[in-house]
Amino acid sequence: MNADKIPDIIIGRLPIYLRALQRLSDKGVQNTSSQELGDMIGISAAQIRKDISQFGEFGKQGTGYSIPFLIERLQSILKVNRIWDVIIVGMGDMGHALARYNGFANRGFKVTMLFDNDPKKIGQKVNNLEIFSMDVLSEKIKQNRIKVAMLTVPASAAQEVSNQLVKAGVKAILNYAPTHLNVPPDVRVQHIDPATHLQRMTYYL
Amino acid sequence: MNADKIPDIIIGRLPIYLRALQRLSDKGVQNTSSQELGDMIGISAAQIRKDISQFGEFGKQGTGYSIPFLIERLQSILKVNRIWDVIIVGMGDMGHALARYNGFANRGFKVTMLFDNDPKKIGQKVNNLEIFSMDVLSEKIKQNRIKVAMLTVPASAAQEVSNQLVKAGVKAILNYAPTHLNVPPDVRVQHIDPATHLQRMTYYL
DNA sequence: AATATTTTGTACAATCAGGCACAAACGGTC
DNA sequence: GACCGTTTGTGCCTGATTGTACAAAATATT
Repeated sequence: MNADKIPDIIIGRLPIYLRALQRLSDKGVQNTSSQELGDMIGISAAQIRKDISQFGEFGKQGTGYSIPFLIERLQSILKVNRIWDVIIVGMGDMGHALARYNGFANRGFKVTMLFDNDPKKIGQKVNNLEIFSMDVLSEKIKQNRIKVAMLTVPASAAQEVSNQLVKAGVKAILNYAPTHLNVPPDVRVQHIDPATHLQRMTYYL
Repeated sequence: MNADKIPDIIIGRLPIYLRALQRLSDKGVQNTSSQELGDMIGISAAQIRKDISQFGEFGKQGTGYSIPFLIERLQSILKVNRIWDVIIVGMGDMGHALARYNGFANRGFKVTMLFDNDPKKIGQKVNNLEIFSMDVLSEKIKQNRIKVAMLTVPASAAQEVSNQLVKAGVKAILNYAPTHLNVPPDVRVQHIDPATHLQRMTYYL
């Protein structure tokens, strides 16, 4: 085990491995190899072995990896061997879609609260969750010790809302607004911007 | 100019630069420096200068970069100085949200067709666009020479639909299904999976 | 039991990416 | 016109990342 300082680029691949392993597990497969896993997800076998070996010797020569065991290890490393309560701020179309998404369930997350500043939306329910006013955002975050938020407000409001989230104690923000967020170093941000992702591909067309 | 072989990691940053520049431009700013831009988006000034200089000498010592000029150059490099017709396959909540998203307009893309295999959805309109049957997917893609698609079908169907897209001529796929897609080397894929993005952050909590 | 096959974990090598620092160029001021 | 402050583009260096190859370990086969 070499837990001192794992590069972020390796951490970023672990969820990919985990997703593929869960897929294999769902199909009833019990064992796999770095070769098979690599073929599945388009990553070299050596890279997978090296990444995994950063955290311990989880495989066995000759037979590869036990899928249930490796899943358990990766979940534990990524801290998704528990359920994180997640909030959604901004109940436009994207917020709605995420609130109704059922893909979080077995991956360590549960959407527990929704927020918007539109009086017409406040009090309504989406997927059995009430939409709260932004006025109670900070209070609710602190009360429920929320650490993870998805931000689906317009770009013009994103930085200000982000500041509120951080001030209330949120440490991980999944940002759907097409703008950069300025946050303190102890807060993590991941950006999802379809136009940016598309532009990254058109270069090659 | 050194166009031989630009690393993908640099291409990936250009849309970020472009987005920030357009934001400045919208505020009426005419000039900027690598320093200012870097502070905005959390990237070192040296990196920005080096990335941009891969494509030519767009700046001027002492004064920095002309924003309209740099925007024009980046759009041209990324081939978004035109409008790409984009289709959405899979009209669940995410497909709906993307169909109604108005953030593509000035960034080089326009959603022009929607597809689903649910007879109840076929023929309905979303954002003034009719939902077509999957039966006509290939035909419509070829007819309209579609190169870019957003894939918002369930994971279980993603690979098969992806095959259809590729066979019909699509070269860039924005994949919202939580699964890896196997495509030929001349097809680009970008993955958007909220659970994966979240798991990448929980490690640090 | 001996041999062949598979597969891991890692040492080493090679490549890639990012930061530093500075000459050169530009605009403004005196 | 000389000087000053600013900012680019780039050469060099360092550190990070990936690929190669192989010993060791496990299983399968004869």
